[in-house]
Amino acid sequence: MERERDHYRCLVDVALEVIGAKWKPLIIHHLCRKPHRFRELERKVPFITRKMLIQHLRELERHGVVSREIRPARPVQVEYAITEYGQTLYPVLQALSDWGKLHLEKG
Amino acid sequence: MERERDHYRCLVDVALEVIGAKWKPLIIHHLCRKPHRFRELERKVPFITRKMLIQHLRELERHGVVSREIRPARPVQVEYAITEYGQTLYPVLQALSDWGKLHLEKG
DNA sequence: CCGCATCCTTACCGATACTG
DNA sequence: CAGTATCGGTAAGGATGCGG
Repeated sequence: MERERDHYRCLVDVALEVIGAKWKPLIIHHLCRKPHRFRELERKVPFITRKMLIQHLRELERHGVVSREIRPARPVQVEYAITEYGQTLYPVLQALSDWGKLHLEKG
Repeated sequence: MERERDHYRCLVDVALEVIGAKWKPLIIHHLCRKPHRFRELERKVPFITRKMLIQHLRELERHGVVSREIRPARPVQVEYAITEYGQTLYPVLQALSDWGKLHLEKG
C-alpha cells in the first residue's frame, strides 16, 4: 500500500506523458468517434501544424493508443484509428473534461 | 450537444492547466492527505527546488485548489491545505493514476 | 495526399545566491 | 522557516520549404 503511494507521481505522469501534449486530447477525441484519414484529421483540429499532427500521431502510435494503416492507392491514403487499448483512455479524458467544465463554471 | 464537442479540447486543457505541471500531482496528493507546512512539503517532494514548489503552490492557490495560511510565530509558519474545491480533483488524479498503472503493466 | 527536415521562438524548469 | 531574484539550459512547439 505504501508502495502504491511511492508510485503515485510516476503513474499520473505516465498517463500525462501519453495524453499531455498540446493537441493529443483533441486528436484522441476525434479518433474515438471514427477513424480518420490524415487530411481529415488535419481539418478537424484547427490551427495544428502538419508537423505537430504527425509527431503526435507517431507518439500515440508508439504508445499503442492509435493505429496507422496505409492503403494502396494513388495518391497514397493513410488511415488512423483508435485502438482497443486506446479506448481505455476515454474515461480519463472524460474526467478531465468534466473537471475543466466545473472549473470554468466556478470562474 | 455540438457546442459540447466544440469545447472538448478547451475543457481538457483547462484541467491540464491546473494539474499538468511537473510536480503538481504529487503536491496535490500530499495535501489531500493532510495540510502541510512549507518545509514539510519540501521534504516529501524529493528533488523539487524551492522555487518550483513556491511557484506551483502559488498557481494552485490562484486556481482555488490550495489554501495558504500564515500563522503568527517566530519564525513564521505557513500552512498549505487542499481546499474543498480542490478535493474535486482527486477522482481526476485517481483516473490518471489508474490508467498510468494499466499502461505500465501493459508494457 | 502524406510526410520529412530545418530553423527559430518560447515556456518551463533548474541552479544559485540572497532576505526578513 | 519561508520566501525572492536572477540567470541560463532544455525541450516543446511553430514556420516554412522540399519530396515521394
